[in-house]
Amino acid sequence: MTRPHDLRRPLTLRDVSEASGVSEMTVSRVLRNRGDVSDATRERVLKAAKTLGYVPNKIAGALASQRVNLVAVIIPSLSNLVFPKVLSNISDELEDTGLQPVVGVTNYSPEKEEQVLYEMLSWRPSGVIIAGLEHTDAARAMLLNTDIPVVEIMDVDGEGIDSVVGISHRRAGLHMAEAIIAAGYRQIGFIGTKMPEDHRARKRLEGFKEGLAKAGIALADAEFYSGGSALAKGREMTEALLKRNPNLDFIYYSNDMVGAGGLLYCRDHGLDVPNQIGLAGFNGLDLLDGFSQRLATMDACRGKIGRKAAQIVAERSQGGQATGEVIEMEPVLQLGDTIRKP
Amino acid sequence: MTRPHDLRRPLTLRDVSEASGVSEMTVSRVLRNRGDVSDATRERVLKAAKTLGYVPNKIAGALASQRVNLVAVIIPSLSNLVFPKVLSNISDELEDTGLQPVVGVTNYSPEKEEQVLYEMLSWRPSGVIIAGLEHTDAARAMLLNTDIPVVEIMDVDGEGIDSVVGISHRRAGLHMAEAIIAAGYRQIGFIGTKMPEDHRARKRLEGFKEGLAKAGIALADAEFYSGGSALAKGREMTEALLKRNPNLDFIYYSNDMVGAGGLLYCRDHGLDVPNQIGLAGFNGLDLLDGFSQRLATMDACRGKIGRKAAQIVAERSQGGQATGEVIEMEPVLQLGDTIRKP
DNA sequence: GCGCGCCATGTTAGCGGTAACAGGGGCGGA
DNA sequence: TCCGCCCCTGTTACCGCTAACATGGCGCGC
Repeated sequence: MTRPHDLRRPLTLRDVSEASGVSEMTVSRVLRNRGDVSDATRERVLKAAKTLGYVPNKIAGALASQRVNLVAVIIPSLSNLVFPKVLSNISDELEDTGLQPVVGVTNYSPEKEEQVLYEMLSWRPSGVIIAGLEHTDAARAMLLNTDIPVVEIMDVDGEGIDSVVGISHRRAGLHMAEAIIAAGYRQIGFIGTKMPEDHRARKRLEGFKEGLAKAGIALADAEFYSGGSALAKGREMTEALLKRNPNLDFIYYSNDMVGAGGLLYCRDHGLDVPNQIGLAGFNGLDLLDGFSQRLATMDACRGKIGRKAAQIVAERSQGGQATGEVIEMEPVLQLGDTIRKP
Repeated sequence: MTRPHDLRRPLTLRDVSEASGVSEMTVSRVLRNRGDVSDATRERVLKAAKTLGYVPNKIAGALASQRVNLVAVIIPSLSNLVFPKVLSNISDELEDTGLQPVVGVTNYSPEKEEQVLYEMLSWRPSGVIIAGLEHTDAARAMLLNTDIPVVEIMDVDGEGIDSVVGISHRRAGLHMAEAIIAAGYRQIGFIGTKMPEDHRARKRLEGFKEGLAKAGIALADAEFYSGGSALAKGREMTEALLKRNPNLDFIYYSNDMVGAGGLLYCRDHGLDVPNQIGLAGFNGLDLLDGFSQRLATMDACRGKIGRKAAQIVAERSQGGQATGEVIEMEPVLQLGDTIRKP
């Protein structure tokens, strides 16, 4: 293909309109499939646009029409595996709505979140999907101050700004504790990340402790790590915990990846899982499906959460008026092979 | 915080200018830190903006200034682990340049890629970073037709449009073949994905076969899978391959994740890795660091590629004129514990 | 005391589209 | 034959911000 337009000036509607002999308005109508245009004109315009290699300028279009087909999606991390899953579901759900997700990553930093949010709002998106309920005051203010739909996802333990779609991590931890106790384990340890800003992991641990307390049990020991490969950390921390506390009969991990590391450690050291020691993680990562033993876990409903959040934004941006819904999903406990059956 | 502005009309520069008693231009200058403004005025404006909860409209700003601080990053997938890594490096590198990455995902579909590219170009970004060298004709045309920097990443085996940063997957496969043969393996199988659009995996396999051929060896057997959890697929396919062809002494996997599945299978079935059978993958995923045996692999330089691509875009958008560079990284073979040492 | 220059601020004219309304021509019904 | 309506196309006035230039006031040197 040649490059027909080589003047310094970038292509505009006017170029297409001159090339096809109609007004800019008509070209605009053709390119957006809006309003009545005769077939002959339409074809002529399309041909001219294609020949020139014209790409519409959405910046100008958005300014004029006060409409932006973008949805801001703000998440803590992409290397976590849980967020890409949410994201792809959002993306799929938005596919036919004319809306498009734009991702911002905060690295679990509230300040970064505020900054990313500011940046995104300045593009006037049609909606915001943001992970978690904890934000800086300024971020909350921005979200309250805007009149586009806001959906906070993943977590329902707390007060939302507008709509909320997620699970109760507190209760997820609590239920896991109950299941573990029901299976007869009593010396229970915990391994998780040190990140103070991972509120969902924190809530799970709190709920977990609460569940133990209800049965009159306290957490026997805990290890917190930060950085590094989760799998390797799971292995290391498990070793450290078991060396320090050889009579542990269960370890609860803050996510499946560390849990898998722990599982590998136990197998390598001939520990009988789940009889000698039980293990459980969190998330239901299908990534781990190939392991010899399936780790006990709890599905975080990541896919469903993404879809629902996208639906809410899509409906609202089409004029739907429902506002401030809170939708709680029910995570399902999967015992797998690492909790002994009663 | 209250919500002081509750008229139906959204906030504009004018609101801030009226609230602070200066012209819109001065407000604009303050908010962008550009031009001389007295400290007193600056403070007054900032206070007014903050009180109102004003968020600038980048759409209007971009239109007026013909400047957009966005870099389009177009990749095939987020669930692959390799792209999030590239992405976070791009993000880090762009951090202090005022540029911001915007991600588009193509799901390995050329048509989707074309569509995503069109959408992104219509926002007039300052640069494009796009995975791979294979695009539809229309996509190539769009990229040729634009005068913003374009960097194609991951792969250097082919002709680039503008700049190219990557590795030669063909040579990566070839070198792996050489290393495997040098270690004395002779009955060599392959397991990979069925995706015809994953050109890089294809090129690795081609190079691999070429390497084998140089030593007078042909691929003994191969399996191709699609969909599902890579780990589980690795396990299944390995079983299938070994059942069909029990005298295989090596399996080369198209990526680390399937390779890890294969490794798990071998360990579970008491196969002596690397003596009885050797294994190798591709990518250097640190995700797998916690395995008992480290899988032989080849680092794809994902981090470095991301950084370099971002650098090129950043420099070019600052006026740098270098154009059409091709930067080839050298992937490093890591023997790990699954290829026997000579 | 006057003019020069400079700092701080204001004015004007778009950026490239689109909403809303304005025509013009052909065709059917009266 | 003439009117009215509908289909198609054009005109006008912004959308919210910024580049570029204009301006006003004040300090300073001679």
